[in-house]
Amino acid sequence: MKLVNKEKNSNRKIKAIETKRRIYETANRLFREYGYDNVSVDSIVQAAGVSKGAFYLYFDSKDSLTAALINDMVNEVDLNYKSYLEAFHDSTAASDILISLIGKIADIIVCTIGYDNMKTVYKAQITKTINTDAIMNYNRELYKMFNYIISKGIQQGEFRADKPVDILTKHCIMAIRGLTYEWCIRHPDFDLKEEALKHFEILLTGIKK
Amino acid sequence: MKLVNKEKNSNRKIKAIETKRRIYETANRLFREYGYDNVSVDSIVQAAGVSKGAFYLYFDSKDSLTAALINDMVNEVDLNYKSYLEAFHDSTAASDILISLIGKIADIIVCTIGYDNMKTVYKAQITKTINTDAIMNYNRELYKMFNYIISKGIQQGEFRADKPVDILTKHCIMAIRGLTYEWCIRHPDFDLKEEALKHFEILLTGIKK
DNA sequence: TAGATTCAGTGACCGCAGTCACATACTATA
DNA sequence: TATAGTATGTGACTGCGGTCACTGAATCTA
Repeated sequence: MKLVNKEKNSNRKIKAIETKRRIYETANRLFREYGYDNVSVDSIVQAAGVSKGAFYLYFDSKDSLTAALINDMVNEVDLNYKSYLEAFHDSTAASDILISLIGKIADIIVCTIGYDNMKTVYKAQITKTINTDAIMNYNRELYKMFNYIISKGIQQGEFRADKPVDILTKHCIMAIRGLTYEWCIRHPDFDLKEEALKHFEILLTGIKK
Repeated sequence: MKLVNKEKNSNRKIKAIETKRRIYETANRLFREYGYDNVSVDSIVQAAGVSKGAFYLYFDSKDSLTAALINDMVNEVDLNYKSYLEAFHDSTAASDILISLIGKIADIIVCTIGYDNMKTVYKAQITKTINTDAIMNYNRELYKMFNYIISKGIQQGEFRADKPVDILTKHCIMAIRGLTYEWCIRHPDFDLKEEALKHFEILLTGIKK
């Protein structure tokens, strides 16, 4: 075991972080400007003034870089979710809060994250080319929020109590993912917000009479 | 405009069809043996004894070949769906038929089509690398069947009548796709049949009391 | 301060899906 | 039967994401 003087070692570290940041920023800029598919790793490293090896020193893959990008986007908006929920009165029906949240989520997916990024994540997730921690973390936040609303709904006697909260929550999250996937494959002929609201209206009241 | 003697031309056609068939069969065999990702187009054409150009003469892409494979699988089992439905008595509740069909679909996806193929289709669908006619056709068949069951449910007063049949049908299909996507990304820690049945039980009765 | 060690950074290289200018052989027309 | 035309088939080539043996300089140890 080697004890390293962290102060002395920091010059290297600082330079490394700077390099990673430069790749990240350059990629972000190029993706926004030309779209994910039209930007190659070679063009990123060229624009960033580093070698291809450096890219793969800091990112597992091109998809993984996108995952990092989205993670940062999501971490910003996650706070919004919380404040969004807090804005409701306690007397508001759980189903109304839920529907409202669905609308909010749809807005964030469509406006903040965007089609290109979402598509990349869904593709990467299915081909298992990325570490899905970022997305899983995002899901965890979503999970907590759904869990909270549904628990409230059950407690207040508004929602059915014969199914465990976590089961209902999981299936809601799955429905969101399904809707988002549908949005990705049907784009631009699919209005995510509209369809999501319609879907959850059905999911809340059921198909049966 | 040239009038071509189709009889005389048939030697060429026969040879061409034979070539296409050989590529198709070889790919099918290799995919089954080694898995989609471990079989390159080069290895397929080498094993089939044709050039790469020939491959792309008959298939738009590697994914497109898989789509053709699945299309053929699905066309076989689609008949099963029909006979499956016909086996029910008219007195059977629509929700029972629906749940039963969900189970059947899950079985076909898991056992007949399989994880590898399903993953490829879902990936290809999101990256738009394939002509989705085959899948759309498959969906159309599914659509008809769901439509039939739901219509019956509404007519018999079992299902809600305040939503148009085609809206309910679309959302059911979307739920299936969502569940299948979830199965693909969570594999092997996700039991498609079990989760699909649970999901539709919720979708039928609703989250609200 | 000299030598040893570590680590950010390099770029030629690989395997892959997909393309295209060209070759071949079969068919249609005179 | 000679010739023009066309459908089938070829394989070298491109661009891509990703790898790895190596370099050079900063840092650590004596």
